[in-house]
Amino acid sequence: MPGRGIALLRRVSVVMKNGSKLSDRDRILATVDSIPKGCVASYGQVAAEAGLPRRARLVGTVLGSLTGAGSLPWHRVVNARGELSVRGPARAEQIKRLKREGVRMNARERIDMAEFGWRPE
DNA sequence: ACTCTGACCCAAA
DNA sequence: ATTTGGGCCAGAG
Repeated sequence: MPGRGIALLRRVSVVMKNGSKLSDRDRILATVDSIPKGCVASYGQVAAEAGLPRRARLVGTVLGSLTGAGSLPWHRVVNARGELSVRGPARAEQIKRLKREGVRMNARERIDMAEFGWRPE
């Protein structure tokens, strides 16, 4: 989990106090944690930013296995076409959170990536 | 060890 | 707009 002694850093190799590398999972969580409010990023983009190109599926696997959800902004991750991949009750929660922070969606619950897509420095 | 299933993605057709 | 095929691969059974 990001936020317990590990300074967040994207792209390059992040390291822990002990010297061991951060797990792929933690790099993904740290990256999701860095998506700004009001923006959304695709699974593939998160993977790439975490230094794991072509591993979009892993991002889905990791987010899908989240339990408590904590303070992680998981709702800011959508598919590359701007659609919500989350099914079930969590979907409504995602929509609520996105609306609350100003991310608008069309009638088909689709987000304009050109407008709300995260563009990291 | 092996098969199946995904909160995925992209280029082609 | 949809479909197809390939890439990717951690979990669950």
